[in-house]
Amino acid sequence: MPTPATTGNRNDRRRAATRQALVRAARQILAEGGDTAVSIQLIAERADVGFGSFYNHFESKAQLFDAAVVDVLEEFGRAFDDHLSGVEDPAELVSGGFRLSARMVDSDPEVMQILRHRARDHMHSGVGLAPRALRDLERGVAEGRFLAVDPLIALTALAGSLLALVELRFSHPELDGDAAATELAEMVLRSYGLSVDEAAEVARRPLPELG
Amino acid sequence: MPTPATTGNRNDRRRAATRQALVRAARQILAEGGDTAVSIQLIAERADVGFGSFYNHFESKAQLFDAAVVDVLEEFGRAFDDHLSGVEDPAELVSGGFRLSARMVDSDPEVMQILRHRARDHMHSGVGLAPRALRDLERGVAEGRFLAVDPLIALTALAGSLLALVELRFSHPELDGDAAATELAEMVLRSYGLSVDEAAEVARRPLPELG
DNA sequence: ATTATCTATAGATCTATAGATAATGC
DNA sequence: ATTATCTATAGATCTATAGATAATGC
Repeated sequence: MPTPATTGNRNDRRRAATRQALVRAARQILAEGGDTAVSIQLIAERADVGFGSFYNHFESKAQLFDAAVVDVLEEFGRAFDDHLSGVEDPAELVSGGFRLSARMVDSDPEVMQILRHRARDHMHSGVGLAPRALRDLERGVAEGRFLAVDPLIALTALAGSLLALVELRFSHPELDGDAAATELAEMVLRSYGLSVDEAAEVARRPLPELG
Repeated sequence: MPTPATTGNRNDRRRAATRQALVRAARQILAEGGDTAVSIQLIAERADVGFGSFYNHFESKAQLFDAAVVDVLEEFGRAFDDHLSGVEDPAELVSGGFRLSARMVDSDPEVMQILRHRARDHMHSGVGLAPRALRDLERGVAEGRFLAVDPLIALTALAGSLLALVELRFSHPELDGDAAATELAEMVLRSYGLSVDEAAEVARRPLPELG
């Protein structure tokens, strides 16, 4: 791949660029408070795209915003892959996920604002991180790293706590985010059966390659 | 109080009834999927109230929906008072809260649907159950029932897990709700420092007076 | 007489489409 | 020639208000 988005012919790329401009505008709007009552005209203006072009790509506002959320979920998942792909210990994956998410509130507020407002819908669905987290939790139980908890209940506690941490970071920006993430990770690991000392140790391991 | 809503003169009561009809319509709409893009005209129709009356009580749709959410939070709080006011043990309060909430998904789906979609905003704010939960968590730490966790972090785990449980109940209605609530409560209690056995015992105590 | 609700409507949106314009493919 | 975008607009909303109607207070 010489330069970004070099697939298909020039028409295909032009089409993709217009679509992406609309999705990017939708992401900005979602991040600025999540009010989707804004008009299609204003969305097109913000994307610097002709009004009618909207209908070349989406049938409704809801469809565009759904696409924007999927776009964000993929980006969030990529961040996990980049920073946590080498981690083997399921317990360390959990604490790494909390700490990475807390940091992304500062480094990528747009993604995390959208997650804050929209991720609930994907908490137990097949898209996003849920299936991977479920797999890691099952592995943790199988390996004896975790108690024999029900993986779906463990996922519920995990996703709920993670989203609540993101909410806390945004509603109380003055708090120490890494400390909060660490302590919350300890709590979740204890809930999975790790001892106080084990949880404290795991949650304080250095995070692998955080640029 | 002879009959409900007997305060002020007849005009005041008429006014209150109109306002309540609007709030009740807003609650229904919120519970049916949370789409607030519905027109004021349709809201007034559903409330069986003249269109112009809306503006006698609210300046905007957002204001009405906010009032509806406050109404729901108060009702949710009342359910806690009714069923858990006699409970002294902070650990038992936690597990009781989970199990009560899971049951309310069946007994009062409107309230819980609205909570599902709107409670995130009130997770760490001064309204709703958050201040009371914070106080109970502080008491649990002070009494040595819980580890010396940061109460705000403990609240984050509690509220996040509770809302995620509600989400799970709605997205997977086939699951055993009481079993899920019990297991999740056990997990949260372990995260607060209770042993596996203690957590299991507390989460299985009979719920006080559940009509 | 006062207060609240209701009906009717003006003006301001907003959506969806049709037709014109511009870019690309071959 | 084909494909995509852009401009202009018709028709359908939707909001907010003004004035009429109904209910209550005293």
